[in-house]
Amino acid sequence: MVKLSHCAKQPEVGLREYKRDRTRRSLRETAVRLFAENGYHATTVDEIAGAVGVSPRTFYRYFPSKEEVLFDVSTDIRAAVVEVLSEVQPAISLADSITSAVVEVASAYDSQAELFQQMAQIMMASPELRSAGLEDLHRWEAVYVPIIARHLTDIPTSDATIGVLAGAVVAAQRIAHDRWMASGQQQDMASHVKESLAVLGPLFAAIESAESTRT
Amino acid sequence: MVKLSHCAKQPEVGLREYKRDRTRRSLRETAVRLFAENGYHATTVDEIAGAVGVSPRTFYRYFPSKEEVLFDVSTDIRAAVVEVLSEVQPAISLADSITSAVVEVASAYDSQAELFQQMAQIMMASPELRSAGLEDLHRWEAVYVPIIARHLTDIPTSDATIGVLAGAVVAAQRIAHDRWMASGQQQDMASHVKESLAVLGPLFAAIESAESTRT
DNA sequence: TTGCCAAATGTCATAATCTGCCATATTGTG
DNA sequence: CACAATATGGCAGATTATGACATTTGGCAA
Repeated sequence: MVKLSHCAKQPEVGLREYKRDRTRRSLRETAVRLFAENGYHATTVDEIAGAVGVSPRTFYRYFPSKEEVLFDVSTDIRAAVVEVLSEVQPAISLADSITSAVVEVASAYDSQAELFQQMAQIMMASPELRSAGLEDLHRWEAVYVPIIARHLTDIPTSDATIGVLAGAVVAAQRIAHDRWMASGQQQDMASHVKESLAVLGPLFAAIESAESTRT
Repeated sequence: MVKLSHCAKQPEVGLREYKRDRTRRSLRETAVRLFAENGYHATTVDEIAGAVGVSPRTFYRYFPSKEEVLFDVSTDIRAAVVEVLSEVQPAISLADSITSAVVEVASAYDSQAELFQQMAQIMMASPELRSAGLEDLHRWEAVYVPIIARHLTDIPTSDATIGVLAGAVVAAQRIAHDRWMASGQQQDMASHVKESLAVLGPLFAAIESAESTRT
């Protein structure tokens, strides 16, 4: 399982990093709360900074743009999932590897379902955030590519194949995310992801059979 | 084949629409040219408007944002491709339908390779435009969904399946686009697209076999 | 042609995002 | 304590984007 608050920073070295983490977390939590309450456009950076108690200039020292503050937690989750996946990589099938990875992501969503539903509603209310959310989702591709590549080292596979597979996985993840958002968390994100990934089952099967038939 | 300049506006009704089309085209062509020459950031909306000879306020009456002007031609191509595809829909296989559709898109790119290479370089030079380009590319999904759905009316298929398939096709299109950009148009976009779509071949085959085995 | 109406455009004012620069305050260290 | 490094605040400025109002231009009928 992915743990966010605990495994991130082992060496609590000094007061500086502690304050910095605290300010960053406070900024992004306040931002999401204000976005949910008053809308993304109606909330200014000055208001966020003022509510936290820092200067507007400081906000832009933590986040490169107003949009990025909304997806900051997503970056944390990605780092945590990467760490979990890098620990041990059992010699299971390609489909199982991908499925376990994406289910790990979905579990992270489910563990903070309330927050992510809030984020989803903010994104849906502001069409311009759809683009940013799409980009954020596509950052997962870089996580899946090495997983896929590791399974295809035995057969001569072009980079295009790996890219298309990773892109298809992200597409399945996005569909699952959309449906999870629309269904109002009546169902776990994990089950939605499994359902979407099942569509790609024949694809992985064909790849693996091509791999196994290689003498 | 897709024709952009000719089949768009049959009724040359009046001087108003003529001027309007002319201004719009002039704005987007000037914008792309200035972006390519001086960079996206270094080019201001005032400069674009000034070069065309209109007010900066007029620019925002044609395009909702500075980003959109870069993808305006893409919207035209999408409309043209949709029109071509809606004419006749032969009863070919799902894989062939999708392939022909995406190849049609690729042909539109190849017919204006210079322009799209320019656009690609502008996008690659400005990371923030990657997000906008990704969103623009994903608008094709709405074009592919009905094509896929039409082939799956006979079997009980969830909307998730259609969405994942369309998303996978867009992913293949994106990989092909990336590789076409990187290769410097030494190869047709159409061949890149065919290569990427071939990866999804087993997926379509599985779907179609499931359809055919239904008694 | 003349005159009216609607559409297109220009001008001005304004809010908000984002950046560069410098001064100040806080933290870590010898 | 003294000094260096880092974090923050304040401020001016450029740029994007929008609303309100006036002006011009094209379409259409008397």
